[in-house]
Formats: sequence, structure tokens, C-alpha cells
Amino acid sequence: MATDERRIPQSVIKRLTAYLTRVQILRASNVKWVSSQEMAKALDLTSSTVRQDLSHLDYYGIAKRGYETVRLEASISAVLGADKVWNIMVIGAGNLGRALVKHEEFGKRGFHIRAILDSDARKVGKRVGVLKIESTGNLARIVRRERIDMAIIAVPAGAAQDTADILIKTGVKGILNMTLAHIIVPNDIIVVEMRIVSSLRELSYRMLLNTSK
Amino acid sequence: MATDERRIPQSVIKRLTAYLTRVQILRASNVKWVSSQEMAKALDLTSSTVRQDLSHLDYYGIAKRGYETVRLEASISAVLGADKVWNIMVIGAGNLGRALVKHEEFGKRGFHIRAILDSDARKVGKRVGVLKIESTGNLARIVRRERIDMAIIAVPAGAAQDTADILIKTGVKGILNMTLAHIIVPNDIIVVEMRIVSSLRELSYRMLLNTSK
DNA sequence: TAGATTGTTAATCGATTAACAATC
DNA sequence: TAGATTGTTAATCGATTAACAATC
Repeated sequence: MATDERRIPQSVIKRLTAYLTRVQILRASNVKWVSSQEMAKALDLTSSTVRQDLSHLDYYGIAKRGYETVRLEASISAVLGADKVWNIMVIGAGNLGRALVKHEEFGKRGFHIRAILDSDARKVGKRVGVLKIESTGNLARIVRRERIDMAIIAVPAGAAQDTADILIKTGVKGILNMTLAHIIVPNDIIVVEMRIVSSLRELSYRMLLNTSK
Repeated sequence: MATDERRIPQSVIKRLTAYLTRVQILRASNVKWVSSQEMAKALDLTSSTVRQDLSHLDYYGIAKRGYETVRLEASISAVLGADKVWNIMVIGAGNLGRALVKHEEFGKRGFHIRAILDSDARKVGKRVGVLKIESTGNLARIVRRERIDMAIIAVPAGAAQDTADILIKTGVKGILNMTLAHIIVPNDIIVVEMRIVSSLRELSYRMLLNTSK
């Protein structure tokens, strides 16, 4: 049987998010079926990896035809919880924090930004899109008021750990860390780190490697 | 011998960027030495992994003392090419693209954003920080003028592949893709993908998993 | 010196790929 | 039917961890 009780590995989860995006694009262009080979080609993977990954779902493909896009999307969504709505708070109303609030893609995909906070009193009260910047001092109250599920940390790197500590105290269980600093949390808290500078470094390293060959 | 001719694995490169950030923080607080164990604790790794990773460098630690922060930073920087200056162009002057231009962290770390482009004629000419938005039509000329090394794609997902194709034609060898869409490129071009929505999905999946236990 | 921490080898663990019987 | 594509098992590959002699 394809589905079983084993936890789906991290590596597979990351790819499932990519399959979901891809199948949504296919559906938008009215494609009804996709084979593991086509999927692999579009995402730079092997068809074997695709089939192996999709075997974690409770939807099965059909030999000779592949996977029905409607059902595949539904199944991946269900596994990832992509049908759920999440309430998010952004901490830090700098350029990055404000851009995230205004970015429309998140809301469309179930990630609703309900509040943006900053510790700078001069910023508090200013508008960002449909929101008003609130004070970090009111963090706990805002978490309750908006039933916040997760927070995006977009403060200066030096303040990242302190911010995380406060968030954890108020009961926030998930953090997306956009700062350069690694943050340490208890193991019931989930952190995903998203460091743009690290990505640029990785990119530049690989470019150097490529030209020196 | 620690250094050898073998290519450093991807996984190690990613961690080297984290070590570099960490050692820079230590240096800023005047810490002279760091052990593999301290480093591991700060970054949620094992000391074994840290020592294994650092053995790719041409700098050696000293038994009983650990690694000298000054030399460690220099050595990691050299391997990653973090001492070099890179000229970057941002394609797409939406909220995200404009925020990246205004973000000060990049310049400090050698990643200089020299231009921001948009295909929307109404945006062309408007200021973003010290830059003026230029037309995508002039892309090739701007790449030459600013000696652009790499580009950040921050356009709507649907335009990502077309944008990449144009970039490649003008000779840009490195791309940071901030859109949801996976892009396909020839194998002399390096792409790093940085999908915030995918990270949010990964985060939400892991949160669901954690609460259901 | 004694003990702590390194660099490296070997063992373990996990992820990817290959192969192929089942089947639509 | 014949052939293409699935799901799954086994083989391969690579990354992480454990262990320990060397050494400061």
C-alpha cells in the first residue's frame, strides 16, 4: 500500500510543495493528466524520484496515463494542509516586513498576514497596505486578538533571538526567520530559516566554481 | 591533509555560509576562539559535523583550543568568495523587488544592487532608494553598463521563465529566483530558488505534524 | 603532566536512482 | 493486444555521526 503511518521525510515535503505549485499551473492551463516523467522534466528531477515521492499520497496514478491533475492537487493539498488558513504576524516594519505585508501571493495561498509590529514608536500607527503598524509591546495581546498561528521575523539580525523568545512566550508555535541570525528554540517550536544573503553566497560560490572549470 | 582537490558538497557549502555568519558575530563581540562544540550548539548541529565541514578549509584548528575566529573567518570567506564584490540587478519593481533594493544588508556583504528594472512603462523613471527604475527593454545594455554578475528575479510567477531566458541571452550566469515558478536553464547557468510560499508550506506542515502527535 | 579538542577513518543512516513486475 | 507508465523493491550513492589516535 502506498500510504502508511511513517512520517514523510523533510526532503519529500520540500518537493511536494514544488509539485503542488506545478500541478496548479497545469490545472490553470487545463491540462488533465501529467506523467511522472513530465513532472520530473519540469522540475529537474528523475521520474523515479517523482513516483517515489507521490507514493506517500493516498491518491494513485494510473499506468499508461499518469496522474489526474485535479486529484493530484487535492491530495497534495490535503497532505500539506494547503487547504487550511493560517494567521500570520510580521515582526519588523522595515523594507522587507512592509513588502511582505503588501505581497498578494500569500493571502491567495492561505497565508493571511493579520498584523505588522515594530518596536520603533515613530513607526507605530503608520499604514502598510490595509494594516496599521502596531507596537511590539502589545505582541501578546495581538496574538490573541488575531489568533496568530505563526510569525515572520523581519527585524535586524541582532534582535532576532529576543524576538523569538517573546514569540515563544506568547505561545506562537511556528516561526519563519528572515534574518541572517540562526535562532535557538525549544523543540516544540518549528523554525524555518530563509536567508537571502546565504542564498546569494551559495549562488556566488557556485558561479566561481563553474568559471574556474 | 585537510584540503584536497575534491569539490566541496552543496550541503557543506550551505553550512559554511552559516559558520561565516556565526563567526562574524563572535568577532564583533571580540571572541577570539571557538570550539567545534560551541559552534555546533549555536547552529543546532553536531560537533562532528562542524569538524568534518571545517576540514575542507585550508586553516586548521588547534587541539584543546579550537579555531581562531579571525583566521576561521578569513578562511571561510576565501573559500566562498565572500571577499569579492558582486554586481546585481533586480528584475521586477513590485513590493518585493523594491524592498530588496532598499535593504542595506546586501551591500554590506558584497552584494551590490546596481539596477532595478520593470516592464511596466508607468514605473520606469521612478526612484527606489538611490536607483531609478529602468525598462526591461534595455536589459542587455544595463547588464553591460553595470557589469552585472547576477540577477534577482522578482516578477510575477508567470513571467519568470521568459525573464530567465532573456537574462541568459545577455550572458548573466547566476540567477536568484524569488518567484514560485521553477525555471529551466542550460547547465552553465546557476539558479538558486528562494520560495517564501514553499517555506511557509513546509512550516505549516511541520506544525500540523507536531500538534497531531 | 592530564585532559580537552582536534582531524580523520569507519560505521551508520537516509535519500536517490535503477530495475522490473503489474497493469491500464 | 502491445506498449507505456505505474508502484515498489533493491542497489547505489552521499551525508551524518561515532569513535579514537594524535596533540596542544
